[in-house]
Amino acid sequence: MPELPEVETTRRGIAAHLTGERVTNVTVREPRLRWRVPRALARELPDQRIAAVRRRAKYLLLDTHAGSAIVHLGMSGSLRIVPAGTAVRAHDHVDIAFDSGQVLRFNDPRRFGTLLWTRSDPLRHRLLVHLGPEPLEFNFDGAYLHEASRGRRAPVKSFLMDGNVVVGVGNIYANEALHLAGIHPAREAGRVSRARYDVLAGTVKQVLSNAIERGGTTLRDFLSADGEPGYFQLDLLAYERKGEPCRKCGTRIKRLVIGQRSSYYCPRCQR
DNA sequence: CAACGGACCTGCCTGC
DNA sequence: TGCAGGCAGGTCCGTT
Repeated sequence: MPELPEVETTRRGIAAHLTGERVTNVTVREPRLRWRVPRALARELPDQRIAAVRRRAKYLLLDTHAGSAIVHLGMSGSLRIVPAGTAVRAHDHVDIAFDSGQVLRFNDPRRFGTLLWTRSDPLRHRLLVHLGPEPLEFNFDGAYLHEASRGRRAPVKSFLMDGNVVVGVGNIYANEALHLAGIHPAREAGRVSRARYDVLAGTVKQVLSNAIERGGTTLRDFLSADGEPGYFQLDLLAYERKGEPCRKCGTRIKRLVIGQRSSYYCPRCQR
C-alpha cells in the first residue's frame, strides 16, 4: 500500500507527536508479521525517549539512546496516533504507549509489514544496508540511472522499482513517472538513452514531491497518522486508468503485466 | 551478477 | 446467498 510519499506523510505525522516523548509500554498482540517482532522490542524500548523519527526508503526509524525501532508498512500497514484507551480493532497488532498519553498503533491486515529492534546503526541493518539512493536526493539523476542500467535487459519499470537501484518508487509512482517521461514501461532498461534517463529522473522527483505535498495517494485505505486521506489520486495520469483516455492525447490507457505487477501506459505517448 | 517466480497474508469485488 | 477467482500501494528468497 504505501510507497515513499505515504511513508513520508506518515513520518511527518508521527514525528510531530513522538519526538522527545518517553515510551511507557509496548504491547504486542500479534508478533507474526513479515518477521516475528523481537521480544527485545518490548523489553528495551520502554523508558526510552524518541530522539528522532527518520525515513530511509520505505522504512521508518524510531531512534532512541538504546537503539532503533525499524518499521515497514508492507502492503497494508499503517501507523496511527490515538489516545490511550482507544478501542482495539482488528489487526491492531502493536501499541507503543507514551507518557504524553498518546499511543502509536501499528495495524496491518496482511501482515507483510515489519517491526524490528536494533541496538546498532539501523542503516547498517541487513534489510537497509544494500538500498540504493533516495530519489529526492541530488545524487539521484539521469547520469546515475543511465550508468546503473547498462547491460540490464529487464523492463525499465522493473529496474525503476528495484530498491537496489533507487528506493521508494513503487507501482503507482513508477507508472506515473514513466508516463510523464513518455517511456514505455516494458522497454529494456539498458536501451534507454541518457537523455531520456535525465527526463525520467526528473519526473520521478516531480511525481514523488507532488504526492508528498498532497499527503500521499488514497486509493482504498491509506490514511495519515492523524487519520487524514491523501489527495494525489486526483492527479493520477495512468495508474488504474485502463480504458480511460490519456489526458494528453486521448488514446485509451492500456494495462500490461510486468514482473507480476499491473502496468498502465499510453500506447501513443509512451515508446 | 541478473532475472524470474513463488512465497508471505487478508479483504474486497466480480461473476456464476 | 455462496463460492471461486482475481486483484491489491512490497520485497525477500531460492532457483535458473
